Amino acid sequence: MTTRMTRQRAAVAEALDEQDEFRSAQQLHEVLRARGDSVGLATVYRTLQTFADAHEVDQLRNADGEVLYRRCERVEHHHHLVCRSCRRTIEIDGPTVEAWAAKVGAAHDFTDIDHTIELWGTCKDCRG
Amino acid sequence: MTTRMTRQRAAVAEALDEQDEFRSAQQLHEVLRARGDSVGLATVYRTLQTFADAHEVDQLRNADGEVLYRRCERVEHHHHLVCRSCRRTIEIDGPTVEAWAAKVGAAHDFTDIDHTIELWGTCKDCRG
DNA sequence: ACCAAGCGTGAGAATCGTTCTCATGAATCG
DNA sequence: CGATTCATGAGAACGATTCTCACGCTTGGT
Ligand SMILES: [Mn+2]
Ligand SMILES: [Mn+2]
Ligand SMILES: [Zn+2]
Ligand SMILES: [Zn+2]
Repeated sequence: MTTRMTRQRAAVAEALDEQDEFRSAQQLHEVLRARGDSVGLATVYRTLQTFADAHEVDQLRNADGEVLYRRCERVEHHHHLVCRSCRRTIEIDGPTVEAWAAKVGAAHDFTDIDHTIELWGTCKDCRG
Repeated sequence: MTTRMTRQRAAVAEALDEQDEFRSAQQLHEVLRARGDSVGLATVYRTLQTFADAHEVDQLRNADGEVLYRRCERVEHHHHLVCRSCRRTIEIDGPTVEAWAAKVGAAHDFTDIDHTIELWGTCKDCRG
């Protein structure tokens, strides 16, 4: 029920804050190892999941199905435009698609509508 | 280079046509086994991937990360509204979001924009 | 119809991201 | 300062998907 503050959770949160791009659990585990914070891989997975459940980090899947995490600037609901190669991320505010998604769901008598909306592309720097 | 017609591919295509909902490779493998068509699991995976590459079937991931396949009515690009519990699927035509996705990508100088847009909900029949 | 060439198949091994197990460690609270 | 109980971590287990490779079948030409 209660969430305890541990060295490990603080370390994961801090490593996460240093990242600009979406990162996988394994990548973050490596970041932690490199900076000297010893945190078990299982703990990294658990902690990220906990953060995600608390909406403290955003979560998405890349084309390979790997789960990526990122602490975003804005707390409110939003979407992402992510560079396929460097994962540079732009936070997108999409009132247009929000309305569209809700309307479509209602029109077909579906409830508890949830939407997965992510944009992938190649950023300027990653273009030859 | 050339694609050969085999008993297995015909069987997978046929099983796929009988389905109304999105199905995983393993589910389709089971469907094939049940109807007496013996097709190896690896072949089912390969065949579905081949069909997807040829845009003959649509492909998406559920919340657990499993890949689901479905032969849709419309051949043109579209999206889906899928029931989380029974996977009943509605094909969605989204000119609104198409334009939105393209505009957002261009605005941030990203190219080769690709979008993942799927809606999940609970259909009427699956509501208590 | 016959044959050679090479793509397709399948059983099982291998991958790999993620989760589980469970004994041990550490936050929390009175 | 305990007692309680959640958190941790090393390694095992899982599960979806892919890979391996010997053998079979489709195909295109003769
Ligand atoms: Mn949204
Ligand atoms: Mn679209
Ligand atoms: Zn980039
Ligand atoms: Zn349903």
